[in-house]
Amino acid sequence: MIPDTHVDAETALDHSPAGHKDDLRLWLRMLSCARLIEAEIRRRLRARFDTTLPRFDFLAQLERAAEGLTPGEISRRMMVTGGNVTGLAARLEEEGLIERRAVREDRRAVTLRLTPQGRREFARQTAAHEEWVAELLGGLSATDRAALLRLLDRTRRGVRAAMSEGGA
Amino acid sequence: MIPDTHVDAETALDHSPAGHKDDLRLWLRMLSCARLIEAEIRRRLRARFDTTLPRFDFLAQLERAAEGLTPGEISRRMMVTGGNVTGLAARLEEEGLIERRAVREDRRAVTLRLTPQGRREFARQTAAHEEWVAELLGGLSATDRAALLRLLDRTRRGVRAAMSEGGA
DNA sequence: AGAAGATAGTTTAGGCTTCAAGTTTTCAAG
DNA sequence: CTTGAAAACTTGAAGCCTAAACTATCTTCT
Repeated sequence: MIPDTHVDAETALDHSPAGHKDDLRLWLRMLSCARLIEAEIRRRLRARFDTTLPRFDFLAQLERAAEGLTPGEISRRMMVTGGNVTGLAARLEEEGLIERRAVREDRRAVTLRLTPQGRREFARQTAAHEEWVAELLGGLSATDRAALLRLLDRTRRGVRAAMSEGGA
Repeated sequence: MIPDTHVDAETALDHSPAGHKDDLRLWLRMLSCARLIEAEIRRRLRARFDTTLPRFDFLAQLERAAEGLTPGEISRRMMVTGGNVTGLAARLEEEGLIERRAVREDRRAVTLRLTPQGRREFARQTAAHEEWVAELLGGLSATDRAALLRLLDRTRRGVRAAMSEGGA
């Protein structure tokens, strides 16, 4: 395997106050771990379904909304900008996986929903996706999985707290 | 805060064999956690230094190599394609942060190294970067940090093992 | 030496992403 | 009603990223 940026980086930069270095180490390790998995999933989505992670995420949002969603709502849920949604929607519509429908009570808005073909396609993709993840994470014991889940949740809450303090 | 895709997704999709759902849950949580931190760091790099994470990573590679690196070496270390390095290098050179130098013994190759300005600029950026990470992760106890570090390492090893088995 | 194959780097086409600016429609006051 | 602000969405420019094709150089084998 190719040496990893962030692993290597863990052994650099040590002209720092107190526990700063440990935090950096932790962050770089989390990042490298997440990127490793994400890159593999992207590769497989491309290889087996000729699609991408953003497209997959987009369909996943629609799958869970029987009535369809507006671009604005998708933008909020996926945490991406509106312009991004416009582009993704255009390509997915072009491929016949989603369809646009005018909203009666607001002529600015539109709802996007899965076509039957889109629903079928997503079902295939999500089944494979779930197996891939299980395959990649299968090495962890149930105990480790549970501990990791809890620690990540704690981390996420801490980060959000720090962001809402400092970001004010 | 805006509801998070992957948090929501944790409560969906449950037509699955054995522990698959737990793995998916774990993966989505890790992803959302990493993305949350990464997005904040990108925002700050842009706001305070008018730069990006890929540029920062690129300079970090060069900082640790006194003799400079070839594009190919950077490509391997950053785990990105060669074409990507070409583009990043062009912009960083344009900005005066790095310089190209011909390699005497191989006329195909070139080495990239930091300019004095690049070195100064990176020093400023990396100091801030380290503080940001410490600020964001500061909420975790030393115990949690250590446990997380260990679990992530175990996870990464498991993933690599799974990839070299299945990917053969 | 000369051909074949490998390696270093660039280029090109296309998708993803953001930010900023623009259009259309709605809503809220006056 | 009409005017002005806000909201929904799109567009355009620029950077990031990949895969594939391409150029130039090096290496190896005969």
